[in-house]
Amino acid sequence: MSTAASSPGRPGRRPSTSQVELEKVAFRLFDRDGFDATTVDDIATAAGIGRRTFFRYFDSKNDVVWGAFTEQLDQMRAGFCARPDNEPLMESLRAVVVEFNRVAPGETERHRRRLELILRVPALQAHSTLRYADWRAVVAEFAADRLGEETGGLRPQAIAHAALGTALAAYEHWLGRPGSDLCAVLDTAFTDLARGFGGAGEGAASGRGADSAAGADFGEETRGS
Amino acid sequence: MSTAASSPGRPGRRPSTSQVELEKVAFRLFDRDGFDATTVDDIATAAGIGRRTFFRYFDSKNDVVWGAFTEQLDQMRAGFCARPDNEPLMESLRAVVVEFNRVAPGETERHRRRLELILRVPALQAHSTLRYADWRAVVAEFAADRLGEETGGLRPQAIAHAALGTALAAYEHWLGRPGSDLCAVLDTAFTDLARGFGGAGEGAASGRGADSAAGADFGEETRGS
DNA sequence: CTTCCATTTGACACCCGGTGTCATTACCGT
DNA sequence: ACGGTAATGACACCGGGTGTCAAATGGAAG
Repeated sequence: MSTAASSPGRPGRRPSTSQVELEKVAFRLFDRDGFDATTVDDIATAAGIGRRTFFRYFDSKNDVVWGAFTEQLDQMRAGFCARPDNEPLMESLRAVVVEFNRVAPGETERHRRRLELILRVPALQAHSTLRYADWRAVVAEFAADRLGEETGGLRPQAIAHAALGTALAAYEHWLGRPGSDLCAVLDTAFTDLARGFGGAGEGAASGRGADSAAGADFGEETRGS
Repeated sequence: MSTAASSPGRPGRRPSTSQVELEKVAFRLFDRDGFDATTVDDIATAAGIGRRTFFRYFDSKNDVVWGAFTEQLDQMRAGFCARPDNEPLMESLRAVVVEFNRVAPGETERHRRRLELILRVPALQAHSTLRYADWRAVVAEFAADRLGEETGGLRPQAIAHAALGTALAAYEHWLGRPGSDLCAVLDTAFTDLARGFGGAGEGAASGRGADSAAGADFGEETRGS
């Protein structure tokens, strides 16, 4: 996995392209024709490579969308390690997930289109589950460590699953509201999660960052259905 | 959708089989050869119908596994309606989800095999996301109603996503422990969720049904990885 | 019984994603 | 120039899914 650029002094023919290059080509086509209408042949042809070669750069057409996801997970793992041990679990979780999703200002449009594909194209929605498993594993590992339980135990796994769900809801919310701040939405959602969604103490404002974050973009729904 | 058995006095040729019959045939093959190794042709042949006809009974090979899921969702919706209005949201949620998963004693093995397929076969894991969306919609609708917010709002959606995640974690936990009680596991997990996973008041036992439920099957992990 | 209509069926042809195989091509160091 | 190494792409194949259309089936009307 992961093609080293081209170590100097490496024997053999050099790759005729790269994952990133291929990704660019593909995204251009996805933008133009949509994900489903773009065939692997289209991408390969546009990139000037053979169909078979495409599948040496990506395991599947779906995987094109995910870019350097695996590497980013390492970052997230590192983020967890960096949190102080005495910080409440759910607060560390919130902080890391929010930070994990902070992208450079110029990159947010790119991030948006990526998320849009993943969350809106059924084929990618489905496939994403497989990728999310890795994300969850990172969270579960952290939670298990903090709780002193097994990674595979119910609580760590439930936390990981619930965290993922919460993040997905935030993503969707953000996508539906151009101009909104993803980090703020995530912060709100994870604060809610840590509170059990009002389960214990619905009341007014015992909130910490939640209120300010909420203020950032809590307009009413614009959609129907 | 949903083939009426055979309304008396309905013109036209009668179906040569039914979804349930097809499902039985398919499950037998899945058990014997595994999901991936079983082709649609295999199922069709075993059922004595044409390949094309199979796809008139199911939208996809994946859908075979889901049985009467849509109908069950109606039950769940009804379950939500039956809860008293003054009950805390997350408590209603827990109660309904637990009840939703209570199956007749004789059916639990069948339920188990179904869940095993959905949660363990990658192709089905992926596909399941699409089905879960309906489940989430039911939960979100209920949550929105209780909160007086839009169904598409962040909180209802986050709750729905988190609830789904929690349920999945419970399913997996249950699957990994033959003999354990699914409802008890679900109860525990949802109680935890409503508490924000210890986010507010980690302490000992402020729990209600949680402790008894937990006692039912909280052995330590047996798996590695 | 025949005719008409509604409906299901299945054969056939396609498309597309994904994989195994293998000769070919390109590049390295010698 | 040579040999090893790695990427490439043509080819064939599998399997899921779809559009099309003629044929089969059965109820109801004549």
